[in-house]
Amino acid sequence: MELHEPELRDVPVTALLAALADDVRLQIVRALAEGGEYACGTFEFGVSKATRSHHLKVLREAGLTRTRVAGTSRYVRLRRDELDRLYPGLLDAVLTVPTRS
Amino acid sequence: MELHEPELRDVPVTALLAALADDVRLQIVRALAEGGEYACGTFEFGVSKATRSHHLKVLREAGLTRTRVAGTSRYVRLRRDELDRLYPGLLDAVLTVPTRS
DNA sequence: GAGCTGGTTCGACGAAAGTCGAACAACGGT
DNA sequence: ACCGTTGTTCGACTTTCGTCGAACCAGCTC
Repeated sequence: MELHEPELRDVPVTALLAALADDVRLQIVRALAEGGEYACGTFEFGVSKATRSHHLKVLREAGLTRTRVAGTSRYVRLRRDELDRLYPGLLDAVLTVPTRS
Repeated sequence: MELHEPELRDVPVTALLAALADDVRLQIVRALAEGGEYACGTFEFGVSKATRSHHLKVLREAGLTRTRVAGTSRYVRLRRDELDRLYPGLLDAVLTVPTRS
């Protein structure tokens, strides 16, 4: 299993944004932002296994997440510090639900 | 001509991100971030008139730009202050070209 | 009015993206 | 060895998106 997780600076910004520009993936990112690691199966957002796997792959290849393999499970976590360093404010802006005043 | 420019808080974040997740549109936004208003025709990024018009529409309907009609021309500007208020850091993060160290 | 100019709208087309079920692979436990 | 659990991969299908040329519309100018 090739887990290729790109260097963040090699990922074009548009790819990053595209990865975030999906409802399911944004939900995943929001969940990941809460805490540390989550097993893939944690994310039940009304999509099939196959689709969930697909979205996690997109996130990983966009440089947003890192995946650790442990036995039969995979644990995913957000590459928050790297992201904050390269794109300060991006994650915070995206994760903050705008105040509906 | 209905210039419908949505309230920024009514635009889902994903729509905003999707609007930014395109090379041509990001170039436009970068250009707009430089200064004030630009006529639509200013943007020559290797796409046809029709395509340019399409992209400007996407940006407008995502709440990213405002358009002023003046005679036969339209002047576009970035809704920067609103964006910064609702999503602080987002534009800066996106506009900043990451240092390739 | 005729003609030009700046933009939009309308199909149409190909490429890409999201979704699913089914098949598969790998590991763990009994 | 078998089975259940976890997750990936493989078509296939549908929808969306970017792109273009052509037609169109609205002002401006002569």
